[in-house]
Amino acid sequence: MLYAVVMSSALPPFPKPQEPLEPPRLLEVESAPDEPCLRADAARNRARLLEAAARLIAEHGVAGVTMEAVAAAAQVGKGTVFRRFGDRNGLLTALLDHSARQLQADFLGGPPPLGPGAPPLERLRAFGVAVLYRSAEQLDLQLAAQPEPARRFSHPSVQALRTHVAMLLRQIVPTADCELLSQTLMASLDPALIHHLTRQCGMPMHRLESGWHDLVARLTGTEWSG
Amino acid sequence: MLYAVVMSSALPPFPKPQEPLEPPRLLEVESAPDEPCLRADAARNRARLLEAAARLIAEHGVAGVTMEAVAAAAQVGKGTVFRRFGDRNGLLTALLDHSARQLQADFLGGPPPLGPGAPPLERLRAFGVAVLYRSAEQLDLQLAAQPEPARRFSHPSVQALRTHVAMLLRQIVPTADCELLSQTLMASLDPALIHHLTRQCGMPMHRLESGWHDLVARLTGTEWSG
DNA sequence: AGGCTAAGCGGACCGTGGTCCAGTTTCATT
DNA sequence: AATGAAACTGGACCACGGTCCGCTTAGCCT
Repeated sequence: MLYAVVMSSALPPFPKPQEPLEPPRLLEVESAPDEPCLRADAARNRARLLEAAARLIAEHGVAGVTMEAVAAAAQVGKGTVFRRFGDRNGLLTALLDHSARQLQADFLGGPPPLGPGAPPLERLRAFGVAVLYRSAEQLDLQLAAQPEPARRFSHPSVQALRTHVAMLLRQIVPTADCELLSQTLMASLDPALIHHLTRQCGMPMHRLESGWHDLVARLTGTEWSG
Repeated sequence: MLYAVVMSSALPPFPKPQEPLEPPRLLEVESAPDEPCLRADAARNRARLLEAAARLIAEHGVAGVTMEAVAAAAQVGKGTVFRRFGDRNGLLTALLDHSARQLQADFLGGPPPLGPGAPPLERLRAFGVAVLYRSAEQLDLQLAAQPEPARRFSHPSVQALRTHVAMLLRQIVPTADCELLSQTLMASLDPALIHHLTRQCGMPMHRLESGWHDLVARLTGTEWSG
């Protein structure tokens, strides 16, 4: 299996490393047919790079994903990798993009309790569990893809999740500072934290799950006995 | 002003980069007279390095703190910097060490409401505010000193803070999973998050402060009107 | 004082992320 | 089909973090 040829951000020319990267664009999740306008050769190379990266991960773990190694494995110049993905983080993120889109689609338009239709509290609870397990599955990659501190929270995909949480929160506790509260909730689902708790502190996943339910209950002032 | 000549971890020989770094040692905060046994020349160089690093920060910002630059500025070999501080992170952390110890001393043995004497809830509230403002003061350095994701939570100084929070929580909500809850609370004080909220989202500090009080109130099931 | 040894030193060396730009390819236009 | 410009390519190049190892030196022991 190889990672789909989709990505969340098209990189402008090159000269300038462009900061804003692109707005969240919550609404067109499953629509965009890959990179809209990408020259044929560019698209081909992109696919080869992603495939090569995936192969390298499978063989040598995330640490084996060196920009040079990927370029070599895809029989492409190093510059091309950087042009396409911006930096190492961009490449790793692209690898995660498929599942990120999946998750987004699930809670935006999927079946309840994750998707619309269930009461907000239910959705919020389900959301945390979903994120928790998704992260747990791809921990290494998630960890390695973590950008430098300053950008951790501004990444579009992270923003999208947080915005969704804020939206749910507003329906549950309209009087609270939901922006802030949503940040806290998201912070408690940080892959690095999950890694620490499960791998370094030895907590089982079900404890994190209970923790999430408890946390949500406390923050929203609802009841929960677990 | 230059950063005091203290540091939280003595580095073993060199050959092995030693993982465990050192236990939290919560109790001897103000006691240790700097590095206990350090050869005269080593101690001198250490001081010169810290001073040089501080100077570089003042002049060129954190980004200017290159290991080579520091070595050169201190008129010392590059290898010496690494031997003394392990890596760039260690150096940056050493720069922060003074204020970290200060904070620790304050909540372990200082006057209420931070120190013992005040009711736990009071202390917890004060604790968050203290951490908040301390981080805000040294944001750049705190950000730059943030280690790779996997170690973020295992750093002794972070552990110490979290343990303290857990202790307070146990007194306030004995039936809760205080370990987990304390992680959440600490996560909401993450320097990277503070940076994001204040510098990128433009939130004023007082809003974060209110947010903390509100968060504590909700988590502990106590009242608060702000 | 002299000598012994572990601790400390320093700078050459390496790998990796990231940049640059001259040359090449694609493709819309005619 | 020819053409021109925008987009893409590739590999030489750079800076920085980090390692290694032969040499020096502090500080103890006699």
